[in-house]
Amino acid sequence: MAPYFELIFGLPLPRRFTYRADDKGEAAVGKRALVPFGQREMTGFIVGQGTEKPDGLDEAAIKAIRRVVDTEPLFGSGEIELAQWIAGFYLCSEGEALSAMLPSGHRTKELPTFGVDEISRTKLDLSPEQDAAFQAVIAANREDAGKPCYLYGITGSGKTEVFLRAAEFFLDRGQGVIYLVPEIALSKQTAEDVKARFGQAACTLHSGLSGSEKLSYWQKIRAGEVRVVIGPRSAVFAPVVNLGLVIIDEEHDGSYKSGNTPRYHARQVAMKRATISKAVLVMGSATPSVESWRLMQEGAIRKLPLTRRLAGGAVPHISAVNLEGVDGCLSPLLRSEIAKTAAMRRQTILFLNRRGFAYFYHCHSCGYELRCKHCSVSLTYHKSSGKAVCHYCGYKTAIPDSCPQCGSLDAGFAGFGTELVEETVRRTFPDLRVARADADNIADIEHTLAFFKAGHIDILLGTQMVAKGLNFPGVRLVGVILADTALHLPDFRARERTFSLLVQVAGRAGRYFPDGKVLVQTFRPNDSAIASAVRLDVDGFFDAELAVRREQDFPPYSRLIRFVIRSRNLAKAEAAVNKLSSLIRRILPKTAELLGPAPCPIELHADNYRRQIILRAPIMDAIHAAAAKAFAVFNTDRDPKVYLEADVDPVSLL
DNA sequence: AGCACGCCGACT
DNA sequence: GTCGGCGTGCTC
Repeated sequence: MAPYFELIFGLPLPRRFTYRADDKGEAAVGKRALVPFGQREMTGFIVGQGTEKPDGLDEAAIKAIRRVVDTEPLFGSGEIELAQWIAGFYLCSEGEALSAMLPSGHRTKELPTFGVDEISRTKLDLSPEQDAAFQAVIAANREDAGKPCYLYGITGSGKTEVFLRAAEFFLDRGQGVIYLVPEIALSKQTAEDVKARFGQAACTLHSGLSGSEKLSYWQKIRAGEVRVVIGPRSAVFAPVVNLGLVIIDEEHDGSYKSGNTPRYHARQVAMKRATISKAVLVMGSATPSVESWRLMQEGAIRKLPLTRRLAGGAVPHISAVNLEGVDGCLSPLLRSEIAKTAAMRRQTILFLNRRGFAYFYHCHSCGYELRCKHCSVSLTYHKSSGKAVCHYCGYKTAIPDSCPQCGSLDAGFAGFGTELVEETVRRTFPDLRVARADADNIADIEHTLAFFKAGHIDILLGTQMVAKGLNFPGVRLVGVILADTALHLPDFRARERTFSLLVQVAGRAGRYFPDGKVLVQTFRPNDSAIASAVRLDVDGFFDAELAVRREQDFPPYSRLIRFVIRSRNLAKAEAAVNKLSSLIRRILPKTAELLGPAPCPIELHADNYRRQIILRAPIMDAIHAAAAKAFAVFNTDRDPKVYLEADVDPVSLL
């Protein structure tokens, strides 16, 4: 039994700490241990052991492990190596990486379950297209070693069945499978259905499980008792034995990117794990991310198209409604369609986007919109300075008192609020039963949806969360109140997200109500995201979007690292961001550029002032080393009330 | 990240 | 005179 153990903690400390063995001799690499740490007790991870006392450390200064938490190791050398890779790539401490990987103690609130697609519990015959995709996936580790596969196909084209067959194939060979699904209530149900197919060999690591439940699954997975793991992004860390296949369903989904430190992307981690284990990676979506689309074009990802709808559901009639000149949030067309739908005793779903601060400068006469000359994003109204500001580069301009294009005075910052929409709908249709389902009333969302399904509600006002769970046969009309809300966000992925959401809505709509109608209200019917979505023209959208990305030098034509500085003290935040900026400037290679410093689009968050710097280069190597250096230097002597967060490959720049 | 120590302002 | 602000440093 080794006398010394190396521990790390879930803290931003870039060091390991040495402890003496516990008196019971239970300590071992891979277990957690309770140890005295400074003035308090902390649970740390045992990541190493040794017989020699590390030099430069006083024997008297070494404390003993108080108590070992786990009877069996939770992680092994593979997990430690992965944690080191994550720490290095995503710029956090090893301990922060490891604690993100392991099942957490705290439980999250139970998510509502929606009624859902009828996922096949029985094996279906594969269509020739599906069979070709299946064959390609199972051959992927023999032929194109290391090259991921992509099932690109519309909703209803049978991706899930191909995933399940592939999982079954690897399972039969004695290998393990990780099946990633988006972090939405709908996925939980899907996951349960997938579990039904594999029984005891599978488990679902959904967010409703308590810490101890997760822990017990975790040990079963490590022991090889459970070989198929279904779950959201953190399931990519499941210690599956002899990993053969990683599936990423709905690959484009934003929830695969973590919102806290370490801000890892499950797709990136999945690629790393697949490489290490020589496992096959297969993804799928009807609306791939722009990155994946590009990789498919280049041939770095194998595109496996699924073009046919199996059940033959019809594509709904989908059209855009120009809001220019429309008074209020319901266009006459939408209004009359709602009335017509109600007269047919059918139901309507209205989608709202709930971005409170989506205020953009817009001319009601000609449609002009104030944008940054350098970044091609909407400028955001800045209350404090009374200016319009670009949150990428810091460009500022005075707010015009009339439209710069046509001179009209009917121009200014505007946006639709949720309350306005609800009020308008109720006032316009006093006889119809209206209900709202969104994050605010998550508690009774299940009841609301059940009530709606049973036909007791005529108009359901919902957010994106309902968009993905659309399966109400009584619905005839789907109205998107304002499709361009996201387009006004100062974010280069806004078009991508808008397109993807609209296509998903249309795809679902067609699946469940073939005589359905989708009306998309917009100020920008000609924007590529909207126009392509209305035509369901995926290729057209990506062509246009890639052209813009290339022009603006954004991913996939560049890689980004974002630093966010926050402090309750504005002056400190500014001083710190300037210091960081000059530090980086000194070491940044010529091929890279530094954007900012600028205020974050969400400038004030929980009383913290936020400032950002974005590093950009054609390849990650050109910015990563400088970022890592700057991050380390900054953390060695920083003002304690100033916080620095790194985001490698950010998906949102808010 | 916490937590203690340490040195300057308004308060029972 | 003390309570308490937050700047500084440290955690095997």
